[in-house]
This record gives sequence, C-alpha cells and structure tokens, in this order.
Amino acid sequence: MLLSKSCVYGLRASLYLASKKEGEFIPIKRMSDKLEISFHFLTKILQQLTAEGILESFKGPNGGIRLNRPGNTVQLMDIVLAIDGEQLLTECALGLPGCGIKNPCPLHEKWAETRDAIRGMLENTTLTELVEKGRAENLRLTTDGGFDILFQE
Amino acid sequence: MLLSKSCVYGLRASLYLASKKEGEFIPIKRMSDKLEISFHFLTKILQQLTAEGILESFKGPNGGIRLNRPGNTVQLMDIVLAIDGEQLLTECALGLPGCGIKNPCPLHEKWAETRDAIRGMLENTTLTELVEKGRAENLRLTTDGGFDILFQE
DNA sequence: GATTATTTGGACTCTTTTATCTTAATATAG
DNA sequence: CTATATTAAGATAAAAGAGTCCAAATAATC
Repeated sequence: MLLSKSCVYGLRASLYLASKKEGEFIPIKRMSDKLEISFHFLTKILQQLTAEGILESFKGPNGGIRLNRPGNTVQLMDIVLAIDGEQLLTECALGLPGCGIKNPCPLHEKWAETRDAIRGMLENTTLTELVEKGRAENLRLTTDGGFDILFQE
Repeated sequence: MLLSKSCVYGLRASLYLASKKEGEFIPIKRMSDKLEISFHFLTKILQQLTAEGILESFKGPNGGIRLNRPGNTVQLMDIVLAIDGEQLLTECALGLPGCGIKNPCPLHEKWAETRDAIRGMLENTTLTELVEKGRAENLRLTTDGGFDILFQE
C-alpha cells in the first residue's frame, strides 16, 4: 500500500473540508458520517493534521474543524508528510539503510526516478484543484455517492 | 511503504540468486547470513516464490534454492506480484472500492499516471539487469558490504 | 451556573505484519 | 540403514497498524 489508511482518510477528510464554505467549522461527527469513516479514528487523524497546522479546530457547540489556510495552498504532499512522514520519499526500495547517491543499491537510480514521479504528483496537486474537478465532474469521495452529496446540508 | 518488508526481502534474495552461477542451488541459510535476513522469515518468503514458480527448491544435502528461469526473464514485477499481490497497481489512492474509469475519484487520473510509472519501472527491470549493474559498479545488496561480498565463497 | 455539543487525550482491543521456534519431510552420504 | 543437511509446514510470539471507548477540557446556550 502506497499510503497508510490513516493517510488516505486524512486526504479524504481534507478534501471534504476544502469543499466547504471557507471559514466554516465542520463537526468531525458530520464528516465521519458523510465519509463513512469511524468517528474516533478520524478524530485521531484530524488531531495530527491540526497539530501540523494544516487544519484548525474549535471546541464546543458550533465547533468543528476547518482548513487553516486556503485549499489552493495545501498540497496533497502536506497531508502525506504530516501523517505518513517522509519515509515513502526517502526510503530505499530494497530497504537498505543509508541508500543514496553516495552508497546506492542497484535499484537506486530507477527507484529515485519513480519516486520523483510520486513526489511530483503529490506536490503538484492541491486540495482546491481536486475539489473543483470533483465538483465539475460530480466525482465521488465516498463509497457510493457522487460528489454533490457532500454539499447537501 | 511502497512494498512490504517480505517483498523487499524477496527482491534482495532473488537478486542474490541471480548473481550466482546458473543452476546452482544455494542453501537458504547461506542467503540469510549474507543478506542479514532472519532465516525462518526468509524461508517463508522463498516458499511463496517457489510456489509461484519463480524459484525452485531442492531438499537435502547440496540442496537449496535457485531461479527457475533465466534471470533476464524475471521482472521485478513478477516478485512483487507474487508477494504483495496486485493491490499496489489496482487500488484507489483514496481507498474507494471500485474506483476506476467508470466511477473515479477526483484523484483517479493523476494517480493512474503515477501508478503506471511504478508499473513500468517494475516491469522494465529484470534481475539480470540489476545484477550486471551491481557487479559493474560494485553496488550493495546488504547493509554494509559491496556487491562483491556476494561472490566470495 | 447547569446543560449540551464539541475537541482532546489516554487506555484499550483487534487485526495484520513481521519474526521466531519446533517438528516433519526429503534427499545425500557413509 | 543411519546420520546429516536441507526445505516444508505449523504453532506461537512480538510489533505495528487500525479501530474503539471513556473521561476530561472547552465553549456556547439557556
């Protein structure tokens, strides 16, 4: 698996938030219902993203979670790094510690290229970009429903 | 992590075998010592590759494991598929079941491109290719030693 | 101030992956 | 036939990832 489940959930939740009116706090409960993710588990993940400054939280009635900066400034990479760390982008494909240009394994060069492709994709994609695409083409962010489900209520 | 630890060990072991004289059976114990992988764990992994027909095993004294076909016909992909399955190449980046061209998530297109880059790399790289590269440049397959360590004794 | 809606944080459980240990099966050599 | 070197297979253990639960903190509303 490229990304951990936590990371995937974090991405989905961030996209959901980016699809909302800017500044609005969304309760985690609502998110977990809509996205069909365990409430408690999602809570943990969002805490990480809040701690990293990607999201902002507010307690009490009318509280919830929102993006801490405009969605077009949040790269998928930001979320991946916050949750899964940089392992994916630094680790040797053959698991050798300290594998790098100075002391590479036979697969190093080819893997470095592939890895750059992954990095590029994650860095060049923003939340807003995906939300706009999802909205335009009514794509989905949940098991069943179309994208528009996210906007009802 | 892109590949499971089992898969990474499987790749290292297969490369080791591909670096050996064709037809020679290598005891798992020797492999696990050289590659610094737990003997019993490596045994399990090699069993999978043997079951898939990528490796061949032989019991008893002078027994061991060897490639079941020439190293230039074994793609890295063969080993990845045998151990980790096709999940990496088929799964939705946002974890949505059944995500595909017919019913995609907003990330589907971009991820499909990246995934094809990974697939291409794994399909276009053979064991022999990496062994030759490793031999030519004395690259490493273990934590410390250079590639040549593999050939001693 | 009491009640309610929310996030925070910690403890706990379940599952999967990784790793180890033990016994059985098989082949060789003497 | 016996001893030895090996793989095969199953049982178990340890670690990590995924998921649940509960109590505490905080903010709004009445």
